[in-house]
Amino acid sequence: MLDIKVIRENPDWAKQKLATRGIKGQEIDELISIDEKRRAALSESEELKAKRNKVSKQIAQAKRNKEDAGAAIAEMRAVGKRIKDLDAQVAELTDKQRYILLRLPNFPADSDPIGPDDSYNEEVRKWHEPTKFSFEPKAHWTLGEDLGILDFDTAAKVSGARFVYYKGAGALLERAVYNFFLDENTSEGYHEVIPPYLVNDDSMTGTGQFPKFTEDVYTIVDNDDPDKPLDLTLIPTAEVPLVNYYRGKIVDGQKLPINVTALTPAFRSEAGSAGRDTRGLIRMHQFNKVEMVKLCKPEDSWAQLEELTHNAEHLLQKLGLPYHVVALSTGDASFTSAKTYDLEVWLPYQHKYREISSCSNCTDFQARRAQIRYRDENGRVHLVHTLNGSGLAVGRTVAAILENYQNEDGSITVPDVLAPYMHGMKKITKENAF
RNA sequence: GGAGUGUUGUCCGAGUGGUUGAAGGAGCAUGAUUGGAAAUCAUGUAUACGGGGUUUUUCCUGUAUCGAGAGUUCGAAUCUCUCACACUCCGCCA
Repeated sequence: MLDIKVIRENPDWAKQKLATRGIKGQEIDELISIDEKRRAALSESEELKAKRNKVSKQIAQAKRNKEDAGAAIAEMRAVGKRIKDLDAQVAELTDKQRYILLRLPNFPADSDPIGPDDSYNEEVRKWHEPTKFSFEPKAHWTLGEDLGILDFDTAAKVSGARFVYYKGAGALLERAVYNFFLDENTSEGYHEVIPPYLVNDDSMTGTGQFPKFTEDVYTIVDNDDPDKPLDLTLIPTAEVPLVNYYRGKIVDGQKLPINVTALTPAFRSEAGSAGRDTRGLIRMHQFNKVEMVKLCKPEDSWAQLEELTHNAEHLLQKLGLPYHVVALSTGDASFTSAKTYDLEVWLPYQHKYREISSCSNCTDFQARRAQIRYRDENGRVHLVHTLNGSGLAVGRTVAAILENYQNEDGSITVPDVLAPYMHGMKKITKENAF
């Protein structure tokens, strides 16, 4: 959520910033007008309340002295009515203001490429050239199915489209990858957490998924009363329970930055994406992801974003997977983000880079919604800045390993760093199938 | 699922309609004392929003907040209703 004070004091700047994210100026004008009306009503109500408090004390005093307070009581009865009236106005205006504020995206950083969509994204750096093959590389789903380590057909029968069974060496590979990620992240100072996979609406609102993006997630309903959703949603990312852990808290400033990491499944309904990436592991309704979250002081967040991005990059480097880093344009970055670097890994069959991690500085946008604050050395309270990044999407990493490490005979060479996690298995072949 | 109890400031804990933003204690901060420390003493110790002053910081003032929301009242932490959560016991269960 944006700070109404910032918008109030710099309306033109706010409009210009949000215009790069597709927000119209009228919306901001409306917001400012509501804010003015709200403060006017609030001021009047508070003045009357001050009067009422004062007179009420006099009434109490009069009663103690056994004096008559009838006139004052009658007067305050009228004042009370007017206060109730004004408070109703304030409440209505506050709701309206909140309605708009909850749906406005974060201000983009000055360094963001400006543009409406991903064609305006800018490559920041590239690591290694795309993998070269002396043969025609196959798609990871072909490799996986031929090796008997991925089974999409049976998953379709059991669950539906966009689900998968990992089997045998495939399951082992998935497990090896996420254990490797968790070990790397914890050695970089991230604290490991296993959070709930179902969260309530307040949490979804706190990290910015709600109220705008209810379409993208799975919410639980009561079978006996299907019209009434329970206040529980399957997490679309571990970011939600990780950040909301701190919702409503004031943390000691000396403990910042706080780094946490978690492996969780992520559940996404992906409405509107029908037809895209219909095959393979790239776009699933359920996928494993290791997430990294940072809470820090505002002045540190830009340095922390670089660190977070490098943490994620090192994972790809150790796996030997070619990738590049892309700065997202103002129109492509996520709702909560001020600046986002996407890590895109090379997928030989598609012959292009595909997102495998998204590292964002959300500045105080989530912290304001979730009321996450810290106390500085002087005892003063401020909002923290929050950052999140995948480290990394596990399924997509497996896809990238299958495609980049494939051999002409369809076997997969296991990346060296994963060997200890694969019980020494050097190669995945058909003999590993069941 | 059934029955009961409870939810007050950083923590513990008092408080059943009127100088209660909230007793008391602990903790913490600053100062005094000390060679230093402990002990002791003194002072201070919430957040949000509005207004004013300053605009680096400090400050003044009003309002609200005692799980959340609504109601009764001139006035509610205190009375009424709804909801959420926690704990205890019983039942069921991986």
